[in-house]
Amino acid sequence: MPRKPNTAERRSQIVAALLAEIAVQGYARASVQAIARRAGLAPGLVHYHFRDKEEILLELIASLARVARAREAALAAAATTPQERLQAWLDARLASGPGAAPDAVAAWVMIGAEAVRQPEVGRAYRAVLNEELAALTGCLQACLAARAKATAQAPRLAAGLLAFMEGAFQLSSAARELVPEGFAAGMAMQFALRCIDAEPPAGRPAREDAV
Amino acid sequence: MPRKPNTAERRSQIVAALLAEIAVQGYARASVQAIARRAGLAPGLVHYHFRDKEEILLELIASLARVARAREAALAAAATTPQERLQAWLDARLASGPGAAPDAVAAWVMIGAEAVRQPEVGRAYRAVLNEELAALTGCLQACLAARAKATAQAPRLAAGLLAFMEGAFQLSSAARELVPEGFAAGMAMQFALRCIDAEPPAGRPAREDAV
Amino acid sequence: MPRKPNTAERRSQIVAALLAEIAVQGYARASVQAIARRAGLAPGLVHYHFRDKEEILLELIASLARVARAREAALAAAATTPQERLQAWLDARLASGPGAAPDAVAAWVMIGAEAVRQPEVGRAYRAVLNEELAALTGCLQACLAARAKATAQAPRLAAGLLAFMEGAFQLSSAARELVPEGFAAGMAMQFALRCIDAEPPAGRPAREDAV
Amino acid sequence: MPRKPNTAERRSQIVAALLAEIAVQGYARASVQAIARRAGLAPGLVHYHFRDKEEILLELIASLARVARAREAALAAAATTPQERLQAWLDARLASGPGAAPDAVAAWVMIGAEAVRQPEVGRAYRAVLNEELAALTGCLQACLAARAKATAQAPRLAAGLLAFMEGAFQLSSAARELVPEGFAAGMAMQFALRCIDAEPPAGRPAREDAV
DNA sequence: CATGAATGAGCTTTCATTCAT
DNA sequence: GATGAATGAAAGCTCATTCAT
Repeated sequence: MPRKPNTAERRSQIVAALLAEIAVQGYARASVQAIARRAGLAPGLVHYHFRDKEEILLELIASLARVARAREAALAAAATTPQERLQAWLDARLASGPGAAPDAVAAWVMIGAEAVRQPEVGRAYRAVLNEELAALTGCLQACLAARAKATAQAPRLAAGLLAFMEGAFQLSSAARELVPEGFAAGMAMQFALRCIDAEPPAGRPAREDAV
Repeated sequence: MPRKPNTAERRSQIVAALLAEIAVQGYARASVQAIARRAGLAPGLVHYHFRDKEEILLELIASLARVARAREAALAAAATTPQERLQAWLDARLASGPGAAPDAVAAWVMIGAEAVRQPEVGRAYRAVLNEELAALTGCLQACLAARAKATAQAPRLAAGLLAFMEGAFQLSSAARELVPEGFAAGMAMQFALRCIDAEPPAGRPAREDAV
Repeated sequence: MPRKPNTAERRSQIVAALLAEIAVQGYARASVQAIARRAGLAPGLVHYHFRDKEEILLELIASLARVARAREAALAAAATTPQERLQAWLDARLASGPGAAPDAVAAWVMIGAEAVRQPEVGRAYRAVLNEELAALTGCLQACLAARAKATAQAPRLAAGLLAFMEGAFQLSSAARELVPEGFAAGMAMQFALRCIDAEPPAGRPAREDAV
Repeated sequence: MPRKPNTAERRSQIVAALLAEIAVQGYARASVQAIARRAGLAPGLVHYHFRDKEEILLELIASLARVARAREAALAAAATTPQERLQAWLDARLASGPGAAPDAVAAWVMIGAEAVRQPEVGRAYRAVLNEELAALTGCLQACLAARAKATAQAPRLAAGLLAFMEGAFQLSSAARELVPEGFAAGMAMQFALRCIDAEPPAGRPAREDAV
């Protein structure tokens, strides 16, 4: 008389609990007991559904990436121009307002720190960032192309925006009062447009740009 | 015939050991024992010179801020124009090459994560960032003024560059291979110059800028 | 098929072990390790069942109070007159012979010392003494009333007997050979009866008694 | 060039500091460092003047006994009758008002607890109590003799009063609000007088007293 | 005599993980 | 699937005592 499996549900409960714990405690101090308590489960159950604590973290990383992509997809639905698509991409990650998830942002900051230490976590973290980078590069290339500009600098600019994004997460988690409320999305767009506009037309080398 | 105090020396030994440990382990896992071992001291001695682990961290934060300012002072010595001064400020934090301290960068990332959790650490972290912000704003205002541009956007731009800086630290610690080697200082300068050049002349409102 | 909870049993095991340790070591030196060892448990288990050491102590205080009341109930079962009830009350606490628990007495002395230091312990300690005082006052009032004497002095006399009781515990723990073997119960009764007999009949003021 | 020895002064400084610490912390938690700090001395100096912590405690015990005897001597100076001398003895230990030293009382309670544990402390503690008992017995015998009563019960009564005294110390340290303010000296005298008055004249056996 | 750094054992507490039920 | 007790290895911190100066 097999009961119907609920592993998927349990796993996401646990991942959500880790998200909440990690956002305020950091990973090292997010104890399995606390995760279980927050998820409303018995402690032992956590290790039934996950091999160890790291595995929960890895799933959380994947989950956060999925959420960001989903928010972007929603925002991008109405976009028609490359610039609108870029805007959607940035807003999905950086805009305040509905859909913003401060806990997720704080958790991501903690994950970034943990990525330095745990090789497996580092791999997962970089895999996510790599996809972000690729997508962002694509957006930027489209914008540049739409303006008949050279696209060679797109990867570099994407890396710059990614760094800005990570730093904005950091500041919004740990130093919210130091930066203007909700400035991140606008600032990112500003950086992007300024650099795009300054790019020379396609076909010509971009020598003087090597700042 | 009292033994002569050596607390200052011991304290900096211990702070240096915490820096090294935190860079690879994070704060929570940088055990006092490991710190002592790395500093070549008996475990108990750490708590003779510091009330608790947090106090070491607070001193480390202050110490890192001092180091950054010192590096900047050295670089800024030869600067004559506002733009060179800005360059010195950014290079002191972001340039690779001599004076770059990957351990310090990684430690700072860990501190940023810890700042979310420990209120006292958060305060110290924000105090440092606040000073950075003020100094950077000053550099930007000088650059804008030198070009006869409105300076109103300087604080916002400074916040943007600070976020980029923090994010660049993060990426260089946890995802070095995703970003071009040593691109951070150049990218920051590019963001800054593009935005500065795009500012309208002083005296005219900057309406269309509210990106 | 959950394992059935045994917390109640474990907790009383641990409390009993603390009683034994505290009686010879005092609270500060009754280490959790030693408690666990004496209870035959793994060290970590103590903190699974109790938040911290203080919580064990608080439960021990409650437990000792329960034991005293139980012994008294047994002795008072056969009592018919108020004086016999008083005797039962005093014997339950002070008599040597069967039911006497030197360890509990020594533990209570240590608890009294600890009550000076730990506010929460002080509260629990005073709560128990307060109940003792109320019960004893009741016994004394009944005795006085049975002899048609004024009962106004009952609270004061009860406080005096309570002090004697605490002191007798102290001496029997730390200076047994200085006091006659098993004299405490008799001495307390003697104090009580002498004072009761000396009280003036009810209805008349007891002025000359204000010693 | 020998400096003039100040050992005696230093020792009493240290003893006084232990008194203050022990009164609020208990002996086990009165750290040598804290004692030194309170005495305004360097930590190492404590072990120059005392072999170890226990030795300080032993001297404190002796010191407290001396203080009690000194206060008694002052009060007894004006006493002419045995009863006045008894009063002086009890007041010296139990009266509130000038000369009362709550810290000393609390310290004595802590010492009583420690006496259970440390054999050497126990010996010193009992030695003091033994002298107290002898002196008190003497007072009581004198009172009884002055009234032409049998003195055989004096030791027993003295033990009872001593127990009351120790218990009054305990209550005044840990449960001050449970007992009437400043009732101890009066209560002790009341116990004493009631029992003295109830004693039969000398020369006749005291059978009915075997309560 | 005096200083204060140094030592290392021992303390309470936390926690990932295991496992009997 | 689920429970919650159990384990034992750390962790941070305290402290009596020693000792070079």
